Amino acid sequence: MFRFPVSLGGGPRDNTTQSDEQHHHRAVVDEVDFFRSAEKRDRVTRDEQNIIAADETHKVHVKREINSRVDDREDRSTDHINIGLNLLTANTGSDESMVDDGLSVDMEEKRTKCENVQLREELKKASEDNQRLKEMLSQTTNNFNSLQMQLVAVMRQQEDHHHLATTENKDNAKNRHEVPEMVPRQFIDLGPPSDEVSSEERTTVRSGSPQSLLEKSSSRQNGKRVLVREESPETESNGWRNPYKIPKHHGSSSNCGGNGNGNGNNNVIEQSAAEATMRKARVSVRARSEAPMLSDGCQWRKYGQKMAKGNPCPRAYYRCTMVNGCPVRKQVQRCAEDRTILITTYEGNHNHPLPPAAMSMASTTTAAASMLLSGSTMSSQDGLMNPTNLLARTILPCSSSMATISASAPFPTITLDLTDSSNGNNLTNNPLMQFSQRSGFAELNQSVLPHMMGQALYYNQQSKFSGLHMPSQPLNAGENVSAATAAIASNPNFAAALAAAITSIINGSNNQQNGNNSNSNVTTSNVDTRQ
DNA sequence: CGAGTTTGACCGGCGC
DNA sequence: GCGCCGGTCAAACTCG
Repeated sequence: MFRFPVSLGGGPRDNTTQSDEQHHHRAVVDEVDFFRSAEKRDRVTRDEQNIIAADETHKVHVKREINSRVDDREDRSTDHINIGLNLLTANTGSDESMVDDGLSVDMEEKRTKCENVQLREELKKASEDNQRLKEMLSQTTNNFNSLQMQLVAVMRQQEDHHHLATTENKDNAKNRHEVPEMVPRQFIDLGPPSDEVSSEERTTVRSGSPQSLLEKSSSRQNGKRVLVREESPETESNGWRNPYKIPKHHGSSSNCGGNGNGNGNNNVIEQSAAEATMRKARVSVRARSEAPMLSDGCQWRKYGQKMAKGNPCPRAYYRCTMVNGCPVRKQVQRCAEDRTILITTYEGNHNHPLPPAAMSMASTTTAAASMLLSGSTMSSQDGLMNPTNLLARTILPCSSSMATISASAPFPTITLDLTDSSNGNNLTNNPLMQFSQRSGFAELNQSVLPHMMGQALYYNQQSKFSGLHMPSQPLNAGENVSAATAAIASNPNFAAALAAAITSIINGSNNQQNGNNSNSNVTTSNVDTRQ
């Protein structure tokens, strides 16, 4: 993307070819926006100082370009993208001497060659540094991903252990063996489906969600758990048939009150309720897009369309088809007030590996669902309602006032509004968005949106930079990454957002004790007290 | 011909 | 009990 105006060709040249080459230098320089404005300014300010003969003008033009960069570095230090090449200091002295001292043409040629050699060396060095940095970035990303997966695995093991402890007293050894087979793929499981789950079960259970499998297996184990399964919104035939059951039953009946069914069973029921809530937790994304659907990296199949009340635009229903039985579904609808706004609501978590392009969106929805789950399992409002909780703290440093936790919806829903430019110019200030705008991607929202949301949560994910491109456009690991990195790094908002996010995460445990923080723009309210 | 989409029917929850 | 509504199903249809 950014071509450096220096010929990489080496070796001595005669005067004529060198002259041509330097003409070529000029051509290259003129093509690059990077120096164009500097050149124009330089011409204006230095025309009267140009004492070089007309026939030699082209020979010193490169020097003037370089010289202009010396001045430009001062003028445009904030505008420039630091490409990491320290080419200026090495040439400054020769530039001045060549322009001001009026040295012979031979000396100028030698100095020019010397400059070329130096530039080539430094360019080579910079390329090596760039390569090394990219390797470091890749390694860091891999480490982060592995650590993240380990963390999820540990958390799930603890959860499973707790779940097992509560059911051990009632289940026999066989049942204890079956439960952990089914439980681990309930939520936040991006790994492959367990082989223990027979294909028969996968096909029998219509939606094939792990939750269904858990409940199905549980129904065979314990009569009381049949009750749990039956009160779960996810039936054997269709896990999405009765979305209102859990909030209604668990909120009003003995299931949630801790009476009647015994402690151990209550734990199971509470956990089941939490699991159902987790699955029902929704992440709604508002974004401006002319496209009919956000390209979030997943494969979706439309299974229905309805006219929603109060909205002339139909609501489309999609389910994930990347793996047969994936419970994730989404609804796509245009905003009635502004039809350029596309509202995409995600439900559930994928039970299969995701492509990099889909990781950020899935991670975001998973994180949001996890947050809602953790909040819903707390007796007080501190968990979910406190804006200092995980999602708010992680998303908001760079997207304050974009997230809304809604209580009006039948399910706990967090809405990420990326359409309102008045909210601190979140969109336009976002470095990724800026880069996309610069890059001219027409559907920038589609490509950037998931990564914006995942920016704080999963900043180091490999899919990060791929989000700067359309999913259909594979990442050019070379110049595109460099350009993206440069574009992002050049934006001071990026540093501020990153610092805020890191600080927020690091200080998360401390800040959780605080009632308010700067991110209180999150609109929170009581989420579905029926839970 | 298989995969995806369309669309009317169906189901269950909710409010009156 | 009835109607409304959101969500889903599944046959028909379209498309590559």
